[in-house]
Amino acid sequence: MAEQLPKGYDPKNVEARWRERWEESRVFTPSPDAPGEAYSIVIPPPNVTGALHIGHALNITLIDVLCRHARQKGKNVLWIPGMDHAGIATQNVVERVLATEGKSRRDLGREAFVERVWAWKENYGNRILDQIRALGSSVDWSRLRFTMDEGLSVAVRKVFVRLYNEGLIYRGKYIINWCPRCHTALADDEVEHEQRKGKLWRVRYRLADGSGSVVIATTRPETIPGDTAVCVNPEDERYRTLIGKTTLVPVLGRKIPIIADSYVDMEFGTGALKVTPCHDHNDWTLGKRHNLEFIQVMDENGVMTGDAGPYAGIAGKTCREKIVADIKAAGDLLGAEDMEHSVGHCYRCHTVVDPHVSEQWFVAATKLAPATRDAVPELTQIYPESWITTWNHWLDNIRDWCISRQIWWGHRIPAWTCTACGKLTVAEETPSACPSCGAGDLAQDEDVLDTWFSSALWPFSTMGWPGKTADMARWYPTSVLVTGFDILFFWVARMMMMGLHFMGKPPFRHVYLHALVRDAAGHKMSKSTGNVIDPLAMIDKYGCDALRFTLTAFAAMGRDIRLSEKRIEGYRHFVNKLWNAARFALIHLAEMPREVDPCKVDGLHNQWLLHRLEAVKNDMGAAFTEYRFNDAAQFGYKFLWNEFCDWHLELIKPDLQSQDAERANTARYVLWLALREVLVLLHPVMPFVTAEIWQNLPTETPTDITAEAWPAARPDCVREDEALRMEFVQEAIVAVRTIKAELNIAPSHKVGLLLRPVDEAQSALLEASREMIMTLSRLGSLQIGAEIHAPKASASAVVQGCQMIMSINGMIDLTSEVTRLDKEIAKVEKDVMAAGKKLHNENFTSRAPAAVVQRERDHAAALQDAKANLLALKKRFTEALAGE
RNA sequence: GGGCAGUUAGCUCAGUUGGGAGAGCAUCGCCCUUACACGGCGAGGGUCACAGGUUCAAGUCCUGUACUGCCCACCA
Repeated sequence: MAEQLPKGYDPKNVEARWRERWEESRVFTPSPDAPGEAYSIVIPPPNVTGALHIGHALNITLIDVLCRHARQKGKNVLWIPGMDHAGIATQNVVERVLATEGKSRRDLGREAFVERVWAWKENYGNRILDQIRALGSSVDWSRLRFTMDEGLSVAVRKVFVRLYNEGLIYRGKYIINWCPRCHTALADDEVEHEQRKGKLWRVRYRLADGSGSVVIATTRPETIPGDTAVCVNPEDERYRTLIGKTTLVPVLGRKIPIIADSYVDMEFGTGALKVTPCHDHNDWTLGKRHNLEFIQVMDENGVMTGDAGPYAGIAGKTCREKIVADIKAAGDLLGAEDMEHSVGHCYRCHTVVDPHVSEQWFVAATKLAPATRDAVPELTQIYPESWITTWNHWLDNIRDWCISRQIWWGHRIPAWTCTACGKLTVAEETPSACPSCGAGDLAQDEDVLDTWFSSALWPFSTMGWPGKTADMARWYPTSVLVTGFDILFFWVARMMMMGLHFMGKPPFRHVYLHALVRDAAGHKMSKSTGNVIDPLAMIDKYGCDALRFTLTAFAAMGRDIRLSEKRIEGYRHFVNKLWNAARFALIHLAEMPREVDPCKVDGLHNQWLLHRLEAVKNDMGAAFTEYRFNDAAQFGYKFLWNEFCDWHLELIKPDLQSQDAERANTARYVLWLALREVLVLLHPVMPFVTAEIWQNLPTETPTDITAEAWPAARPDCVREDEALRMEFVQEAIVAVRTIKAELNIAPSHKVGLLLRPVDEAQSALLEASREMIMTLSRLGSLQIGAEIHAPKASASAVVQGCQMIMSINGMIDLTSEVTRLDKEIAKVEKDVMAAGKKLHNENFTSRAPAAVVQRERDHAAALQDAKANLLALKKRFTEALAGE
């Protein structure tokens, strides 16, 4: 039974109620045994440390739209929620808390510290889940996962051991990126390169035999003590004679060779390069290639080591100044120029990273890359497709992935070293004794795994792998991965690698990469800039549906979103519009209308609306399945506001008041049906307001809108002819309104109108639409006929050949109608000219397709007609004026 | 250095196979018409970045240029 809705839509109240109801009734907890095609999505797990930002809101909204729509299409939908333990980020947060207590993690010790992080996670980690809830996400909370859950940890260990046994994980001493602040190794893509101002020093290296010198250029003079060669290009004429000679490291006086390698760019600096294998990635490669000595002169804290001779114990930064001064004193500093060069920074704390040699664990990504690359687009399609180039390029140039981190929060590496025999054991469970020598004393590797290692397993670890679960059988691979392009490599590519390797199938059929949300000026949102838009504040202020609709409407493929609060405010109006349309409907739907066949209804407006509804159903459905979210939102917006509200609701007002019971019932039934269906169409984007209205609509079999199927097509309601006729009537109504507005006649002024139709058909149509025309253009009288005598003082227009003459006697200054008509005539004339020009072009008439030419001819004829009509009207009008 | 986007109304952006330039917001005018002033009705506003080319026809396809943004890269 329908009730009156309150006058204003109150999102807070409504949302809270539905959130609770949906969660309690577990409507989003699917059974693997349920019918329907499988549809699954895993959430990109937010960091436990995180507060939900607008990027999450976009991500979650789009996923929710897809899931709700998939349910409407009868699919068996699973959306798995979860969180990521976010190793470094979370450790940093907790360390910061400790610092306020004047403590460091080392004060607590490993075990106590990890316990402390767990406690922190229990306290604060759930905030992010409430935020996911706030967005109206239809996730299955019964399947909530965390990357450090026991089950997922088992998966991590299993994967590690298998990859190790297959030779795809190995340990070795390599040069890696070291963050001296986080005190850990970083993977290559965890380093952000930024252009920074620096100096390029030119330093003279004297030859050992005193026969001369070579000048090198460097940006990092503090690494000079670690030099083990000077390198030039073998093609370089300037240095050819020096190759093979020995030179001396400045200040230290150590002897090093001069070698040649085509890697050296002759154009840059002096064309001679100092080689410091332990402190530069390229020098490392050179050192390996030329069997150079490896001398580590800086430690993991950025302090000079004992091998740095006189500089031992000094911080790198101080050492730089000191060594430059020393070289200068020795007369070997030949210059220093300013230059911009790119410097690597830690993506978590933004400290400058040091290239550093150490023993680390690696995944042989180079071996896993080819299959991963080739899976796209064969097995997995990426949208937008333009990312495929980037995908291929990255995988073609990939290097092995450093997965060990020198922190405490994360999955500890399942490798043990026997203290007795030194043998390494890699195993899923802690070994009780060394398999080699049987000794019982084994030390586990201190390091933990990169956070992205466990995230890489997410699509199957969340479904219970390595167990053989019903969920996995039903829902793996997932249907689509929806995420931001910023983690295409961190996450998407690695999930692909692991999915292909362990499951034999890629983890998702589609990858939809959505935009980055920026501020109104196009800048990245960040807390420090203070330009963030907090989704929760927006929900609080404008309601969740308004936020969701805004994000959906702006989610055009392959383009960033510039968001401002004003846009959200704007779309709140749309939510309110829907609410009020429903209020209006409910006033007239106190009781269920009697069912009628929608494809056989009377009334041009009813036929038109149902015809349009079919089109929108089609268009929106296609847009959803093709990830054209913005289109889907726009289709819904236009239909609801511009067609349903602006026209249909106004057109049926006379019907609803009518004494003709049949007519009133038809209007009410069409209203009921169209509103119901449009609610379903909009529901994926605006779940709350649609659910609330749905519940209030009268029905014989109450349901929850979340269980409602996407409305079936009604081919018999597609009626192009009726739609065209309705559009003519609309044009006529608009013409009257325009005249009134332009002549400054109050809209409420009930003028008289004469219509002179071009033919019988038009005449009949106008006659049948008499009431619609009179009501919507607010007329006092309406005469239709070819022979009607027009009043002297009148304003006029032409619509599809039909002359419209409006009596304006005594209302306005009559000359203003002449200027108005002149303006109309000028407008038509311009079009006539353009059309004529085209048709007089023989190339056009002979070469363009016949249909196009015909259309142009019809168009030109109509324009000519309109022009002639307007001229006639003007002539009659001016003559009448003159006659007075 | 390589790659990818973008450049359309004052602002934010649509524009799917080339065939009469669109929306929202903002602006201006009229209206509190019994769902909604978070509203209704109407109006103004664009050399589609620039230069060439293909075509009967280009915002749309091709080439180049400029500017903006992003990604990747071992120029010390």
